[in-house]
Amino acid sequence: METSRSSRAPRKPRAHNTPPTGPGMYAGRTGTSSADVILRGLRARIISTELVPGIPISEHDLAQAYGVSRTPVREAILRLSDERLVEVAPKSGTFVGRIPLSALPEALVVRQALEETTVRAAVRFAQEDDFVKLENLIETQQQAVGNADRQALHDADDAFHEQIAQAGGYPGIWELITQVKVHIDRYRRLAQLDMDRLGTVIEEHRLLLRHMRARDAEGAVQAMAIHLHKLRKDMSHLKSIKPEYFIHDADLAVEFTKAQSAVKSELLADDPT
Amino acid sequence: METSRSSRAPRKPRAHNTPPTGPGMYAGRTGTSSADVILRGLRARIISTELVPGIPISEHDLAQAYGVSRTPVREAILRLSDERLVEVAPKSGTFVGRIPLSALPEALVVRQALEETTVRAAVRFAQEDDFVKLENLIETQQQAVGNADRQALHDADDAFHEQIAQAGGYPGIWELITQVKVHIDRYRRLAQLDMDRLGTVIEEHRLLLRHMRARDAEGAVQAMAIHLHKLRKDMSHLKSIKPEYFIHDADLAVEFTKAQSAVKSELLADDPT
DNA sequence: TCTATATAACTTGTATATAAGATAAACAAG
DNA sequence: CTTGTTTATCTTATATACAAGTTATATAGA
Repeated sequence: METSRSSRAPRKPRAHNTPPTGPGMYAGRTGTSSADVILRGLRARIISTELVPGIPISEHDLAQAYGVSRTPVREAILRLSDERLVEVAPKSGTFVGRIPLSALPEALVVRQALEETTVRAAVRFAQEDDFVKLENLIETQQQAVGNADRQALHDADDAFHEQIAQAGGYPGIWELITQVKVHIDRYRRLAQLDMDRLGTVIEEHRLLLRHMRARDAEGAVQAMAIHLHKLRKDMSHLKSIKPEYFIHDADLAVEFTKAQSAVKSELLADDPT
Repeated sequence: METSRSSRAPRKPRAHNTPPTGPGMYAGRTGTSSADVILRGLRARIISTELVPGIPISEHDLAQAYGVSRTPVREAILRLSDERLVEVAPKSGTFVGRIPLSALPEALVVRQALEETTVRAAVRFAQEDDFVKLENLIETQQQAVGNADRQALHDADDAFHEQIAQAGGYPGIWELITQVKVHIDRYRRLAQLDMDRLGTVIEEHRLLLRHMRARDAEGAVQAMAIHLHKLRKDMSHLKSIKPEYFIHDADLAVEFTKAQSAVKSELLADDPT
């Protein structure tokens, strides 16, 4: 009589042809690995400008800080470099990504094009509860201004635009917009706009919501255009905070000037002020 | 007298406060590392559907195939998972990303919004040499249809749209579009549209170019809308190639139906056929 | 004092080893 | 035949070790 172990017949190697996940279930990033946690943490610290553009960061130090090895830290950093939130100099060092100046005008144009789309859809499909949520967000913004709480205002502003995309049935478009506007947000934070300027966005939101409620697509689109145009003006008249925070990649220089003029003529044209 | 080595005083640790790169020079991915090469290679093979959605890939096998260790392979795979081109099941396996059905309608809407923007800019800013390039690309497309060369036609089609973005001064927007339309392209390749249907795009391009030359913004925008609307129709009437190629994430299901109806009413409205 | 140069110490890139979890084949019981 | 359980072997996740390149600094010489 042999042991159960030795009596076992030799096993065929397993195939693992299994489909990735069960039906209807999304497989992507589960978000529980060290690398994912570090990725989110670093991204947040960079976007909030707690980590200022251009400062060196080292995989080793981060690993020690997070209490892990270099491997997951490195994985997070590589993924951040795809978003241009960090710059990796091959055998030299890694740095918090500088703001790519040439990408800013295009980001604004993209945002405007996409938000025009979401607003138009929202005018068609928004339900009463969508309007209520938007009203509540405006209320939240009002309080944030009262408390001079920049962070809260910024968050509520984002939530307002996101809710419009949701109401229109295009939540994925908002995701894309957040991706595109990352560097714009960093710029604005560094610029530290004064509070009462920031407060005026609330009136713009109110106007926008009024048009949406009235199912006035063109009016809503124009209100959105004005709203985003102000953002543009903020950015243009706030010159050079610190030059070392920015990078001006050469191959996009042509685009920069062309887009700049495009922006100018296009938006000053329908500027109602 | 001591040796030059031992006579050296103890050295202060270096600071490395250097700014990332020289002025005006972009630091990002140099593209020479193994990980970068593998990233590009894998992405190309997935987009070309040489690697079909859902099949398992293993870091070990890929490492062996590329003649490197698992580390750079893994780095490439993680970055691809951000684009949803691969799906990683945490301790189980890695698979070529299935096409996220729920993202397709939104991708089409985004593309339309962005290309409307680039076309409008191109009508304003395009120079004669831009028009010449566009004409040449149409010629290339004509030849590709003659040779029944799907790949060549697809490439020339992309180049045509990219050139419009270039002419408008927004090359970055085309980059964003390529990012967004990845899964659309995969779907179309799998669908294997018939060649004479593909040939009709050329007439649409000709019409578009004619409007651009005439500096007729609204006409050009409408021509682009028609052009992209046909793409949409291709996608909608080609039902279910193989169900295992697709994934339908649950949390986006609401958006899917809403967007679907939005698309339908919006585009059939100004459909000129 | 200034400039050129060598070099140690710092960086990231890659390879390998180990840990930990998931899965399908084999087996047992009904 | 069906169902539940075990377990070898597969997978990815992380840690560690090493290789290759870069840069600030100390030193030597003008």
